[in-house]
Amino acid sequence: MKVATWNVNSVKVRLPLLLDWLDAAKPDVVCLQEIKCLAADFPLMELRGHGYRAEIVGQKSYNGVALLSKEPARDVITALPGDGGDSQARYLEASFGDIRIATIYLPNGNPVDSDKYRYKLAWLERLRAHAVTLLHQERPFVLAGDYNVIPEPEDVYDPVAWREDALFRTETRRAYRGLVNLGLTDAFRAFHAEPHRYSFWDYQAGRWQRDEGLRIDHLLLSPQAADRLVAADIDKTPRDKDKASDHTPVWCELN
DNA sequence: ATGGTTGCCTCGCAA
Repeated sequence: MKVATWNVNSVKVRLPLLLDWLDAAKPDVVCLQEIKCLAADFPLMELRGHGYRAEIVGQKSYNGVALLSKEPARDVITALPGDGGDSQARYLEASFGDIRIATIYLPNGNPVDSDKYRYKLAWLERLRAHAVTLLHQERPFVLAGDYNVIPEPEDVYDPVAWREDALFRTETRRAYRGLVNLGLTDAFRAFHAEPHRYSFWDYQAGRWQRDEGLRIDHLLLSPQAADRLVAADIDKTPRDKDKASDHTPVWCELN
């Protein structure tokens, strides 16, 4: 089963690129983030024409996540547990075959002296607590999405410039390690040790042309999923097209 | 070099 994650930065604007990429890459499940629309406005018919169903958690203008799949989703949950008052569309989880898959859009958190940053850290802690619950089930799962976390200095083009940013500062990376160190596997790093491999390049200042990016889109696997991991990579091809998202897909294959 | 870009039912905000 091929599982991918892609922050599309508006599913409406990105639909032609998304359909082209689905036809070429043929993933079984795709975790989308920043669809930036209500569920009612999601392009279901067009995706159906290319063989994909969708589960959607939408929101007007901002955020929004979806799970695209060839086979129907089962046992869908539409929010990250732990805060009933959180109305932002950032989490969706379902089962496909015997694998549990979540699409995650973690808060950006800038600026760091704001409620946005406190919300980011609280969200990371809720995700860690939920991962503990999932791990107790001892089943394969994949938590995939835009984590808005740069795990290590080698995952950013200029670690000094990003030192105090909400995506990289010590407190953020410590919280992220608290999640990974429960026993999860970063699918990309299981196959690629080389530094400076990125999944996001800012639209501004020619970052893509200079290959000055960030690796912030991750697939974190439970031990039972990691045992079945046979391949993973970043697919840079959609980032080079006209009307590209600022993120590019990351994927893994489980046998 | 405090620049620059994209998407949102906008006239600023989020990324």
